[in-house]
Amino acid sequence: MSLKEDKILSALNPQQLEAVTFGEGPLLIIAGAGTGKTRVITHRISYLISSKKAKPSEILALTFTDKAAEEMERRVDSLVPYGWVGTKISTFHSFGQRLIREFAFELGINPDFKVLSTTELLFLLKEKLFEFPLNYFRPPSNPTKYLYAFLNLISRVKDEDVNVEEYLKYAKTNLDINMETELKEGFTRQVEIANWYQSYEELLRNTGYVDIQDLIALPIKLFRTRPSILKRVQSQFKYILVDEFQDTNYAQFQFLKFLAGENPNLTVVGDDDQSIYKFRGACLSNILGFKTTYPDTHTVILNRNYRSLQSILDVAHRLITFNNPYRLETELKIDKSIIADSKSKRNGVKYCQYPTVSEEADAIVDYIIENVAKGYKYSDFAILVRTNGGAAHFLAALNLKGIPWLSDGGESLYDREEVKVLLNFLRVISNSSDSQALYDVISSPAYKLNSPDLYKCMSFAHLRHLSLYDALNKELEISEKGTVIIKKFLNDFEFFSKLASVNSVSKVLYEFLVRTGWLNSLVAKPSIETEIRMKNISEFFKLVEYIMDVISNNKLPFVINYIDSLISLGSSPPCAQADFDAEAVRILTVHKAKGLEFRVVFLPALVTDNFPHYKMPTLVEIPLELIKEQMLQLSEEEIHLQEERRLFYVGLTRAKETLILSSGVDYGGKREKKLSQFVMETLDIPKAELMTEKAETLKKISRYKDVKAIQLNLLKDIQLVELSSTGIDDWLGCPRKYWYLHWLRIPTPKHHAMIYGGSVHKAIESYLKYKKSGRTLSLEATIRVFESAWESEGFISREHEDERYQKGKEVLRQFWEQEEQSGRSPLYVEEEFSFICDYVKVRGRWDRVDEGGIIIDYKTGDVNTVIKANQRVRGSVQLPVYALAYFERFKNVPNRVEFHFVEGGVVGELKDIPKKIEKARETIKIVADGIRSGDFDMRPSYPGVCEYCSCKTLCPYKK
DNA sequence: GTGGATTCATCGGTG
DNA sequence: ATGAATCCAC
Repeated sequence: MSLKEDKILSALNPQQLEAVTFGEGPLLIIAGAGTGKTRVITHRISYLISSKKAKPSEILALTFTDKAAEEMERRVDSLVPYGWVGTKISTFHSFGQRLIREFAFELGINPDFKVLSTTELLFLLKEKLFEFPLNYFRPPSNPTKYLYAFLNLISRVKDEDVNVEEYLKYAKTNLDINMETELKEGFTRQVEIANWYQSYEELLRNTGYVDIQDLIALPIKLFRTRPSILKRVQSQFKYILVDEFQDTNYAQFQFLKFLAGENPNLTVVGDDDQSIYKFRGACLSNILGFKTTYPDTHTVILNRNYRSLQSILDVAHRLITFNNPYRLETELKIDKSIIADSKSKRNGVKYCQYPTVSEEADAIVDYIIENVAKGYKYSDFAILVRTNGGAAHFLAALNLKGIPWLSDGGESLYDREEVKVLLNFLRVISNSSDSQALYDVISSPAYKLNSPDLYKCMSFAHLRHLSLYDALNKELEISEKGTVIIKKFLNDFEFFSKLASVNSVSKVLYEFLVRTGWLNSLVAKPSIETEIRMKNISEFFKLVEYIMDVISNNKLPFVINYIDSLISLGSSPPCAQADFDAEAVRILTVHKAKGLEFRVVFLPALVTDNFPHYKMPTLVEIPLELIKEQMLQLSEEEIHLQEERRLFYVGLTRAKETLILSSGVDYGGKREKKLSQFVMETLDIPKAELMTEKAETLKKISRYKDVKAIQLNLLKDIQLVELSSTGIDDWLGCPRKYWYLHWLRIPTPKHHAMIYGGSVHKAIESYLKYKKSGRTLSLEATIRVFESAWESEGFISREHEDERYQKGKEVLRQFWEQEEQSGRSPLYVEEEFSFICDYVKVRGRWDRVDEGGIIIDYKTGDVNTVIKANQRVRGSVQLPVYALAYFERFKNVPNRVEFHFVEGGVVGELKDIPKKIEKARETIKIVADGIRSGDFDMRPSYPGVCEYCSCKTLCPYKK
């Protein structure tokens, strides 16, 4: 054995040695958690080179991430002698990209092709949206609704190695004229998708673009159609090695099979129990069935673990066996239990249950403090959460005790406070009447105008119908300090406006940071926090540079417009993180923790629906028939549960010395949480035992919401609150929104749905007012009202505006004719009401009230079935309030309370009116109490409202 | 018991 | 917006 080989082989255990020195043929290395997977690959590469079994250039090693490829290359470099470089260690995608470039001509692709990111694709699709043959997937009220879902679908479809022809065939052969309606609709939509897929592919090919999945799909196509090229590529590589094989998708394995050819020296390394990426196409049967594909596969099991205590490995193994028989261990009848290198018999696993999350979080923090005192470092601890959102409780607890932490919350750059201020600064310079943006800038750390002064400015602006900018230019009665700030701002504004007219955006941004003194204040007190802020600011600068380049324009209005359209398409570039070796407690998702290890790992919030987590439906699901992997006999629910269990397994096996599982009962929701089944599986606790224990605990818990109720009662005698009917809706939608719109009264930007709805509304109102007084407004005149109310703002494109404009007129025509025939006349049109209920004055307006107690509210928006209409009624707060208002004014219960959806021509009716009136009173009380107690928290009523919220440019919401 | 209405709570992220 | 758990009226 040479010296070099000695270095490569000496430090290996017998199984690792076997894997590293294995000769020719397919090799499956099953590498359990912490068994030295990367080590085996890098040493095998080095071994193949130094033993002259292959030249460096004849070895191909594939990974998933750039980071993994880099790391691997670094380690190989340190093992093999100088001058032996040339091994291709790359990601699947970069290797595919190289192949496409090499054979661009044969593929009929421009060799200068560009790989588009999701954001760039969205932008392209939006531009061409009205050129696609779309119907269902381009709803006029929200034409871009399905764009993102479509791209996700296409990406999944390509992962499954399904090309346009196959998709078209699938959709068309399944569509049968004689099907029952529902089924037929489904397949009609599939045909629509297939056609869209086809147009999409044509668009990419015509423009010389390629999407990320194409980096695999195109080489596959090349191999299929050009056997001679396939041969050439195959002959280049004597050995192929694949890392994290359990994460490969169907197409990637096809690709590999082509590369490996007839005599495959294919080494795959992976752990079926750590496959956690099904949602992005990972195909578990690739690894489970590897031996079926290559029957003469040699299998090596790495089961010596250098990371964790045996006690931790044991519980992890117990948990994962609940996935049997869908595991390699049962599939190949092998033993995958892992043996710790450490001889310690210490029990490193603990489970604690707490009444509330805050107690759970406090206990974790206390544990950390205690052990740091004993010599642990902050960076020895990791809190692994199932969801990014779940981190908040623990961050708060750490903050309270001043413990430094690091979290990679998957936040978007645009969500970051410091970036928002820069964005809003650009917006306000580009358009001074953008009061939302101005509000954000002047209240930001760059100017620090305080809230009372701000409120006065907003009220003043509102009273005189001025934009905030115009209001600032008037004499305002505010604090002296405030006056100085405003003066400075106005000066700066003028300066920056001039600067922006001649200079590039990045120059203007830089000047903003300097002139306001914000930059200085950031660098003055270095901390992890300010470091991250600075990094994000510089990320944003990079982004701006990139955009100026893309649109070949460096002037502010163009750049900010482009950024705004990217944001509206859901673009979310990642934000910066602190250095990973920083001395701080880690909080990260289990997904992100894969491959990492910590001395102490906390797995909190182990309750049903969090871990295992709900299965979330996507807007457009990939048809099951197109998924090549068929997990026999398993229902979707079981497949999902098994994936969650593997994820849990990954979490458990991150711990070296101590693993602390915990759960609470009260997570702030209305329902009590049930203990996760995974805890019972891990700890081998019978279900019944834990259930009774839990019941005992529950009795002792005083729910905090009762405490809150008492506090609110004390506040009851305070001043009369005035509430508009939309205010009630807005507060319930999100208290923060109420604060912006009804308290600060910041005007909202115009949205196309508002212009459309508002214009239709105005026309209906005019018509009804005539009718009320016994006259008829002609159809032409009604439509003229619509036309003059119309504004060309906020539409996606010219085609979109046109579509809406025509649709509005058509809807009015329908409405007009129906009304003319009905003979019913309104008693009131746009009638204002107000009443007092429980110290609250509620104001509002009925669209229409007819004789006999009939309240009608007109709605635009695509509701076209009675079922949907009634759903909307049930979800509304508006109609119960209208009914209550009627009751208060006329002292009797209205007969009918309805939403009229003019577009679909359907009516939704409020049922059980007396009961709903009572509920309206309760609702009003809740809202009023909330407002009185100053509750303007950011609390969206359901996820996704923020996407459509009119305050999103202002609000520090997270996605 | 059963079915409809109501209520509650809604993910993960590479190239 | 949507699915699952729970409630409620028969």
